Amino acid sequence: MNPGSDVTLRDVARASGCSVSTVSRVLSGSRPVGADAARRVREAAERLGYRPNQVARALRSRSTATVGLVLPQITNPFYPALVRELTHVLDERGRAVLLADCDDDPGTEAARIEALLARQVDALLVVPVDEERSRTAVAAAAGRVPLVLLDRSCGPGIADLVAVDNTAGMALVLDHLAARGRTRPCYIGADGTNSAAAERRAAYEVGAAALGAPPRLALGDFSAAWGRAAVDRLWNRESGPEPDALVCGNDLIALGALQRLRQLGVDVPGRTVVTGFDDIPPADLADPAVTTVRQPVRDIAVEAVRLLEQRLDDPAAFPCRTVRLAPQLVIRASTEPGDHPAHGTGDTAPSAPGPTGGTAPAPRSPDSPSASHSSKAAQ
Amino acid sequence: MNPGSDVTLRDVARASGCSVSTVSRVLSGSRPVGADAARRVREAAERLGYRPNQVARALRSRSTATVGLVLPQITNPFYPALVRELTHVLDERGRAVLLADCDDDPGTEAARIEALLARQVDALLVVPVDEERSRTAVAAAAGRVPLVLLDRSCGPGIADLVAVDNTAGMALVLDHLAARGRTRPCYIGADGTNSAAAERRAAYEVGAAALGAPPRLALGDFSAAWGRAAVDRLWNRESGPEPDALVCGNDLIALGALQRLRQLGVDVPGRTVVTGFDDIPPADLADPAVTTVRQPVRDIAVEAVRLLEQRLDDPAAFPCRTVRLAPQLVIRASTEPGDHPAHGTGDTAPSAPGPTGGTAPAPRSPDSPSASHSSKAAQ
DNA sequence: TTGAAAGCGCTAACAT
DNA sequence: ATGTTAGCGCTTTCAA
Repeated sequence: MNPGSDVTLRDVARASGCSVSTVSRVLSGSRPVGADAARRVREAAERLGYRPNQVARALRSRSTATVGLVLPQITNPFYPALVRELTHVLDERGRAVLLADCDDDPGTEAARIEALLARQVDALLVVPVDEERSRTAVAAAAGRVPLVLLDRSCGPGIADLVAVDNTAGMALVLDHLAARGRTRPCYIGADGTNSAAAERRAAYEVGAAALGAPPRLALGDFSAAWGRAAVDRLWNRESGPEPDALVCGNDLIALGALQRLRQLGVDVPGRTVVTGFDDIPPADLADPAVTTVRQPVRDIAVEAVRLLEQRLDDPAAFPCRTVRLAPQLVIRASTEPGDHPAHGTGDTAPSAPGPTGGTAPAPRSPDSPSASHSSKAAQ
Repeated sequence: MNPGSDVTLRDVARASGCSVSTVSRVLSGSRPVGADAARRVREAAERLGYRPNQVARALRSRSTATVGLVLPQITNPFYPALVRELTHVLDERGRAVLLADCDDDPGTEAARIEALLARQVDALLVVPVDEERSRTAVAAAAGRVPLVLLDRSCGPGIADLVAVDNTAGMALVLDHLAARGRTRPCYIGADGTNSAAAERRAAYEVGAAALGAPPRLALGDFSAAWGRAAVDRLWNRESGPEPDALVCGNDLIALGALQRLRQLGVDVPGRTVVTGFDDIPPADLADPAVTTVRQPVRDIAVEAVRLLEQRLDDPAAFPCRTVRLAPQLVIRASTEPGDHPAHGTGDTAPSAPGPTGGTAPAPRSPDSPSASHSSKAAQ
């Protein structure tokens, strides 16, 4: 009924008249093997429906070909695309992914990391919950296996990091607004304690100041609910002049803000424009569709795996590296009237073609001794 | 620097003055052990920072405490919530999750399943890509390990299945429309070859007929793009009378349809109402927010894991079982004018309180010898 | 209750 | 180029 269920190397060896080592060598290609022996082995393996037991292989070779992927909250709509790319890239290299969700809790995160290490993952990919409160667990884990941080940092010198260049992304947004003559922007973001929140907020402050805009921030969390609440606050109270641009820290906030603005009857993009960050799937389903900063998700995945495998080859070869990838501004109807007439998917202007770097001298911490690469793939 | 990296059972044995077997028994609790020996062992283990090597354990005990989760496309916004619940439920029981994404391709799916089996997963959770083209691989896998299908079937008698009761869900929608006096509904769905698509479509047909509505279907795929296209087709051509209700096969379609209706200036819910299915996160970010059928995601996860563990305990105990969980209608502004005034998250009416079963005698195939349970958790 | 010993299925030395 | 032999770290007989 199910051939191959418990066929072992020894069975193949017997059936092919070779020794187990020869069979092992043929099947794992670790050493040169005689042509006809190889053929006989392959035949026998095929015939018996042999499939190597990866657990046994792992125990002996001290490598599970498995990496742990630790996410703060998989329900954050930015992560599914990242997971997709990572699993594909890793799968191509024969590696499997053990997934862990942390419910946005550093304690849970520490526990999950522990569990993954006990399962002997070869390496870890971590999007840390919090810049500070994740540090201990992440640092400890990084001492045991190669570990690459994704999307968010965890303090300098802890581990390799691959993330979008938040500073450059914010600069793209501000340039876009400036070109459209917006002079009273307000930032709706998160005061969250993860690094992406901090970077975007800081980049906005610096960039807006450079443009001569009044420094105005509304800080809550990265949710649509906060987007709605922030609009209520900005429009219903005596909180200064009405903004003519809402620069949102991520797309969820932008979506929530847009929803409330429409309910209040505020014309977008006429009276105020709205921008997001990340380019999550629903961003172009809103009405108007949201102008946003697209993260180079595929590149992030490729880059992260590259760093990981370098560490696997030689764990001590480099000091901690930070790779910043250039984002792309996706202009949609929330900042550009009349545009994007029908086929809602319409992204308009690709931008930021070249290396990143941004307009503003933003807070890129002196993360590591090594360079802070940029541009599409930092080779 | 990193205690516990290579502390083994033998080290603990030496340090505690016991034999490895005693240590093993203490730590895995497999057999009664003397009180003070136990204490000494625990102390030593603690002190050395010992953590059991799960790979070695797995090799010996023939159980990896790992399940494979195979998804058609993790970027489908319905799955992240499911993944979240599953990982949490499994984690509570000490099991880890190996995740695989199939890119909606049955060939890839077969390969991923093979890879997971080679890694000796104890069991598989699969959302099959296609009702027919996934069958061979799924059936083969089900012959090797316990396998539970989620969300979509794969033909009768192949494996256990846990899914929402699509028929009941569609009945909730149709009742809701009928109560609002809508008489010219149109179904915008998918002619896709997965079972959820087929069930929803069939349930609509049967239910709409029962209400005396003209049978009208527009079939494409489960995407927002198709929602837009379908609306174009229904409004721009001479394709019969203008519908006063769009019953969409999932939320993405509904979101796309809504977007286009707004662009065409069609008032929702005044001139036509729109409903979705699944209740994915962006459904309540649209404007108007989408009335939809919420899947009991948590229950699906709990139920699936329950079935899995039963099979693990005794693989041949039962024939294939199908568990159908009752959905809930979430009424929002796309069918209910004036409602849901400000705080967009506002879900309105919980419904479908009791057992499921629906209005229409829909195509619930004679799946298995065993019963087709229903209601919230089929105990 | 505890210990000694035999493997789980494979790979990696070490021989030849 | 191939075979023989030890284990990887753990659980589990089997004795005591």
